Amino acid sequence: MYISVMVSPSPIAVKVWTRLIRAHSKALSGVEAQLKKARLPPLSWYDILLELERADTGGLRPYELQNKLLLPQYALSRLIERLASKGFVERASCNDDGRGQLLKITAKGRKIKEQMWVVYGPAIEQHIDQKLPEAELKTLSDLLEKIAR
Amino acid sequence: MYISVMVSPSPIAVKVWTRLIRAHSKALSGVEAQLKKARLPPLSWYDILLELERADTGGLRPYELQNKLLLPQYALSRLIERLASKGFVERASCNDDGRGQLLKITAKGRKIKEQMWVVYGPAIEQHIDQKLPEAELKTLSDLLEKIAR
DNA sequence: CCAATATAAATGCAACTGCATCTATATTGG
DNA sequence: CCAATATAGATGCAGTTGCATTTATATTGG
Repeated sequence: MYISVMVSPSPIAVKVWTRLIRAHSKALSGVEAQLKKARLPPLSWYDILLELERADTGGLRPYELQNKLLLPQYALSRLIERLASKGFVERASCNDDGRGQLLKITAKGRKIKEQMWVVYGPAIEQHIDQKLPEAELKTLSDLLEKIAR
Repeated sequence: MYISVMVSPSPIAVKVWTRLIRAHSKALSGVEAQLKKARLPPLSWYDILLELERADTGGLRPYELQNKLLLPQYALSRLIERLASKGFVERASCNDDGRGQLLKITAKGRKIKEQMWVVYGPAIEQHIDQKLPEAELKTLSDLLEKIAR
């Protein structure tokens, strides 16, 4: 008598795995390259500026940003330092928590974010919109969401 | 009279973009963490060992590997150096091209690759197989392929 | 209230990456 | 055949990342 054996992982899962890596790598490195060519900051800066802009006048604490962006603590600490050194964010000390600080986007930060979008937006269009019709994008979005869950 | 304006990119494309990044980041960093915890080499080593194993006795030239793996030349050069220093690959000088070398996986290389798969395989199962039924994996695989094209 | 513990953020150091360049060998056009 | 150019691969250097630890302030249990 034969017993069915669990193979780990399934061939289709391996295919999804490799294609996820490929798709990500192609799209991401494409966009990063376009930003670099335009002498603009890397994508990670955009993410931070976006969150800070959303937070508006309230600002955000670094650890809040960390949760939103899923970065390691030290990585964010250093990103913020670079952003601050360019004048794109402001660090104010936090009056209800002496350990912390409150981050806010500056006018200069808003401006660079906008300039980045001029490259970033069309790059997404090129790497995503132009590859699939809307219905398939919808499907893909749902499936990726489940993978990331 | 109103003229329809191209928005760049579409909202659904932006969603796919962010979810692609999330899904990749969650799955990848999960697997890398598991490998590290098992004190095994990083994923990039596996890719190289896999290609060299497929090439078997014929071996591969670095530039061939580079094409398969889409790595920058200097990155591969250094990866190979590390792999060689651990005895996982062998570099032989190439007799039909004095500039080049021929890479082969060693017995030790095959062994570490196998040990990595013990962690890697189940990790893929956990991060991919267990998230979606087979039919959806098939769909996802096709869609990702189109994105990467 | 204070000692123990937890949390926010920074940082020293080693490893890794990206860029530009360099060396060595191959190929090609005159 | 040789000078010019192209290709294979390595490497110096500066910038970045990961890890572990440190500093400073908050919180918590006795």
